[in-house]
Amino acid sequence: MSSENGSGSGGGEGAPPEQLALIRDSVRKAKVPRAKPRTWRGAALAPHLPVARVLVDKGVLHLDRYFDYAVPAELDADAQPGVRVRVRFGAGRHRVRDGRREGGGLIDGFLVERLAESDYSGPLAALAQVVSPEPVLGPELLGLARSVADRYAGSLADVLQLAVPPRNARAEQQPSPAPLPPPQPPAPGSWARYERGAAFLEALASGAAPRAVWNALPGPQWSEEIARAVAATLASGRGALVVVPDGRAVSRVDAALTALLGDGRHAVLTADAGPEKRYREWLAVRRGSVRAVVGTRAAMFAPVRDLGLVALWDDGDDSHSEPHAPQPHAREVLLLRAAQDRCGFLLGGWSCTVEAAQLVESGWARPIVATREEVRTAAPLVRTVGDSDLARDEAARAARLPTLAWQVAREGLRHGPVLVQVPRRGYVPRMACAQCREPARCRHCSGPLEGRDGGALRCGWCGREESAWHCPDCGSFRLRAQVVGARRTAEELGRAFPAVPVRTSGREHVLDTVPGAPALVVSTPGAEPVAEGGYAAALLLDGWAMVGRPDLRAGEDALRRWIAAAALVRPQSAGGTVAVVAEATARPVQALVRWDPVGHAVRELGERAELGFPPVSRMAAVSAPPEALAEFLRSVELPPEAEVLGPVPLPVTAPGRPRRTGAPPPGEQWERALVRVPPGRGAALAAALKAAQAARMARGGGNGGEPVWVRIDPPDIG
DNA sequence: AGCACGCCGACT
DNA sequence: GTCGGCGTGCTC
Repeated sequence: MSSENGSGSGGGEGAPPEQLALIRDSVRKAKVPRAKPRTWRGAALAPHLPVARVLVDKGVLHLDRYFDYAVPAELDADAQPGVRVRVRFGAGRHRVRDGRREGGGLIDGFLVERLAESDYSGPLAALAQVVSPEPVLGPELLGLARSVADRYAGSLADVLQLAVPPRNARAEQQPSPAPLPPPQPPAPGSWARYERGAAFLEALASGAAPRAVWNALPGPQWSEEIARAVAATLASGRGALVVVPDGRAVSRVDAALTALLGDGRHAVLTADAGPEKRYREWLAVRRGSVRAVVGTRAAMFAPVRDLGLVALWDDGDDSHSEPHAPQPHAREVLLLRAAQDRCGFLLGGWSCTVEAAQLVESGWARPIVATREEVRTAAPLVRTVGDSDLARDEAARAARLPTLAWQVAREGLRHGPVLVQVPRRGYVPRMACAQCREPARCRHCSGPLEGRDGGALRCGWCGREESAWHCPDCGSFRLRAQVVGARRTAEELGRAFPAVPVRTSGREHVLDTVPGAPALVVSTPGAEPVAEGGYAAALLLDGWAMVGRPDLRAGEDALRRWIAAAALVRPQSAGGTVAVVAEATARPVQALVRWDPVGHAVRELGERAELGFPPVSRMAAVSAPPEALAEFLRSVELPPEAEVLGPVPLPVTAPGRPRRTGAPPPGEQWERALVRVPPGRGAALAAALKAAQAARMARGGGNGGEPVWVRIDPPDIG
């Protein structure tokens, strides 16, 4: 992987020219290059290492460096590297009152290092306070945060905000329990189903650092398999970290770890535990009393001691992408950790992302796959069905069920629960042309037209009514519901199968498990409950809507969601059947039928390489009002290989809609440019964008000027 | 972001 | 003279 240089304060070598000029200037001004710490009224200093290097906790990019403070004698003992401190920070001449320097406000920071002398020429202000003697920021975590900040053109302080939970005094006062001794290495268990599975566990248990991309067989064993990998790592005397997409997956791995290792050897880090509990668990990890961690994306930074394994489940799930600046992805953070800590790496899922395929292709990781024989034994039978041939049965017709789907459901319901996956939630359907399926758009603002029960068409953005719609593409006058929400699908299916209970699982109401009795379980992707004994069948409806999204990842995403549902169905040998309503010739549909997500990802990867798309090349998105964007692009000193695509106008945010970071404020016309660099130049691209952004902010572009959003690895490239 | 410094015009 | 407009630059 690309190794980024993480030189601590305000980098020297490799800095762009204008930064070097700044550095030269400040050196010229510095008359005393290495000053003994002087404070304003010579308060008593710590006798040894009287200088504290502090990371000031402000996310602003041009402050992304360390500041030196004097350590007063009375704080000497507590002011150790890694502790939280408070310092005065502010511009201008400070007033001196009672022999203490004041001015600026008190702000939080982390003490990074104690030094004998400072390379700052002016007089040092003193540390105002050591918040607590608990060292929370060790050198490994600091190094990781530095790498992540560099990788994502963000500031160290922003990353630390994600990595170190807020302090909680009560949690800090409680001592953490004594660590348990390492367990015995586990038996391979169901890892034996994979060609290199047992060898992977043995390598971990022996203290080695194997790296693998693991295509998991369908079914519920994955959590136990992850637990065994953790146990093997613990047996070697090292720690392990597991990151999964959501709370339900955390509970599964948690249960598997408890079953294998008992209590007390692992911690659970999730966002929905309260702040005190969360900090207590985090501290137990940081203090070394717990050696293994499972959690959701925030756990990717968990300060596990002597890390032997990082594991990530289902990296295609977009909840692995952190929404807060600088929006790092758990997979990339764990890759940086594996490189930095030289630890084992396990990237697993039922499906396979293009990024995972690339790790194998580049030789960085080795594949762990089952034989075709094992796949055939574990996977359900998949049948495709076009949606033109609607069932003759009246009720099934109303529910938009093609004949084959209806038959699969009816047959499945004789043996157990049947899962019905519908692409999107919500009751109000979006409308599309019945003939060519072009989405129906408002002729005034291009917003989506929505149908109300029996009422007129209405624009979802501007609210105007549309009474005489016809398709601008093919001229048809007929509309159909583009996607029907889970609730309405449930109602329609309830009428089609009157004797069968219907349950729904979606965003607001996620079911964890359902019993093995016959029932229809309607679910949106990602919310599928696990059925006891597996589903007898699954229907994957409205497949065309999943495949047809105008997104680079549409195919991969559709396949991942279908496989996630189909993996909960009984194997073919036990009668498990999946009917997918989609064009049978589409590539992801064929990959589902053959149950070959890895082959699909490899082919996608080849295409991305040809087209120069990520992850083969690296991209960044810059979005801003047109003039600000043009100005930014003029000022940024991109690496010579960089290629700027666009700018193109961004869709206007609809009034009253939630605005995502980097999206224009409602009603404003912004533009977006994509910047692309070839493999290996990602670090240079990030550094250039960061420098330009920092220069902008220092010039006051932050307050008076227009905002400019920079995002590395933008998730939504048309 | 704040906040102080300083350079320049207007006013008691 | 000196008050205060805001443009500019720095924060250990």
